[in-house]
This record gives sequence, C-alpha cells and structure tokens, in this order.
Amino acid sequence: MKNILIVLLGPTGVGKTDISIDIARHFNCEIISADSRQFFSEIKIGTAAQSDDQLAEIKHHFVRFLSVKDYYSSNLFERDVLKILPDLFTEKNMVLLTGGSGMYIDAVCKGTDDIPDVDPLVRKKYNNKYSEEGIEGLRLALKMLDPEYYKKVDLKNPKRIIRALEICETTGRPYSSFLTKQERERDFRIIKIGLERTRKELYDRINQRVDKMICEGLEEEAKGLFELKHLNALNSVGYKEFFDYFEGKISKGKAIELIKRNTRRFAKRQITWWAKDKEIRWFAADALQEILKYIESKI
RNA sequence: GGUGCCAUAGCUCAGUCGGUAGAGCAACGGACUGAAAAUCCGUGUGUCCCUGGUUCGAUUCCCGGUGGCACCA
Repeated sequence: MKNILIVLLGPTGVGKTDISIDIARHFNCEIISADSRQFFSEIKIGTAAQSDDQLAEIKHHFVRFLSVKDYYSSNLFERDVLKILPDLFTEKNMVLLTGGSGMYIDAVCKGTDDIPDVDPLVRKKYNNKYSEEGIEGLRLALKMLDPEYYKKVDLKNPKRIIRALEICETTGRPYSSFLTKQERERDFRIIKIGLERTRKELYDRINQRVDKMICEGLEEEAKGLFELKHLNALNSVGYKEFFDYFEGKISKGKAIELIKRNTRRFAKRQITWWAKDKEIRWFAADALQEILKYIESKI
C-alpha cells in the first residue's frame, strides 16, 4: 500500500487545528505543521498555537522548533519534511500535513527548482540598493541581468526583484534560467483537503480569536519581543501592530483593530492562493465525518 | 402632542445654484518558486428613505408620509 500524505489546509481561523487532531486521532497518525509562524517558539499566543493537551496527544513536527532569530524558508521546509517523511512512513503509512502557509505546502507537494543558496550579504546589498536607488535601481539591474524575468515579474514588487537579483549575482546566471515550472514526482500519494466557511463566519471567528489572544496576553508576549522587532519572523500579524503601539504610533485600540483587519486580509490572500489548486477537495470546516469518509474512500 | 434638524456606499459623512453622485475607513478581486502571517497590484460596490407635485428632466425644489435626534410641553 502506497504511503499517503493527507494535506489539510484552509485560511487562518477556519478551524484547522481542532479538526487536524480529530483526523490524526482517527487514523492514529502524526502531524507535520506547515505554518510558517508556528515554527517559532517565542510567538505562541499570536499564532494560535496548539494546546498542550493537543501536543501531548498527537505527535507534532515542525512546531516551535526554531527561534525567531533563526533563518528559515520554504525550501528548507521542503528539504526537512522530505528528510523525516521516510521515518514517519515506516511506522504508519499515513501522515497529516496541516497549516496555512500555501507556499510551504506547495514546496512539499510540488517541489521547488534547484537554486543555489544565497549569501545573506548579497541580499543585504540589494536591500541597500533599494533604499538608496528605489525600485527603479532594482529594475535597471534586473533588466541587465535577467531581461526575460524582467518581462514577467511584478516590477513594483521589490521583494520579487531582489530575489531574482540575488540569484543572478550569486550564480552568474539569470534567475529565470533556474525556473522549470515542473512539478516534482513524490513517492507518496497526496490527498488535499481544504476547509471552508462563509466569509462572514470566518471573519467573526477571526475577530473573536484576536480578542481571545488579547485576553491571553498577546500584548505582554509582544512586549517581550520588542527589541527583536526587526526580525522577519516578527514581521507578523499580531506583533507588528503592537510594536507600532509601543512606539506610540497608534493607540492600543487601533492596534487591536488592525490586527483583526490584517488577519482578515491574510485569510483572503490564503483563499486566493488556493483558489487555483484543482487538487483540493473542499469541505465545510465542521464536516469531520464527511472528511473522514472521503479520506477512507481514497485509501 | 408641538417645533426644529437630519435621512446619500457596509460605516462616518461630503455634494449636486435641478442634468442619476464622491471621500475616509471597511469591503471586494488578483499576483506571488528559498523573507510568504511577507511583499505587491487592481476595483466604488448606491432604489441618494417612501408617495405625490412642479419640471424636458428631481437625489437636489415643494406637499404629505415614515424613521431618527434635539428642544418645548
């Protein structure tokens, strides 16, 4: 029987965590988290972490295993997950991958092209170039180094351009020459399950969850990380807004309001990301029995 | 009960000396292969409270309703 990776995805706040526990319990399998912020140990409250009971009952991988000071990426996630999957599959032919980071899930399911790692100094160099010369400076450099990608890329998005430039510089080849658009073959089956709710319901849950985080002490958690606010891992909804409050830029009420709004917008971006993935079978977020039945029909 | 004010986008409101309307916020749609809870792009979504009148034409002016607020009783 071929090994199976169940992928449970959906926007933030839809209810993935609870149902992932139910599914893992039912099939007696372990969980790999594909949530790019739950990786970090210091940001527990703002990332709606699993409860201690949940973590005790079901073995979770890639949850709070990094410090916010660590560098991580979707590519490292792909490598790390592919590294541990064989071990997990020797014990049980099913593993549950669940989370809300679309790019990380895709990295595991579809793979990414082989592109050399980049020296952080090179990224720094182009970030400096951006602050000194603006987006136009980046565009000119890209036009020189990778005219093909220049035609495709969003020329207003500095991160996209900087990424291409740092690869061009590191490898001496155009970034676009590394992009094959070919999906990797995996030696396990993938069953993708999406959880959905009406927009109204989802937004109500998000708003309530933010209020809950505030009660649980999100402000204190953020305060303790204020000195590290420049770190990428802390450029996250729930923290950046509090940092603005601590700096006196906005009121506390405004910060909470913005956390809610930004979480809603984040959820919308997640929905957009998955909208074009035809492999996903969508279910109402509380339809556990249907989901279990669906999985069983596929194995 | 009387008088006054108000009624326009999801919300707060602007505006049209009569030619069917706009700003902030919210919202909506999209892009995205190693920073992705990031980053970036795009979009006004409207019985201008209702009925009648004047008018070539009414969201705008007038009569009468309805609802809200304030004050007086």
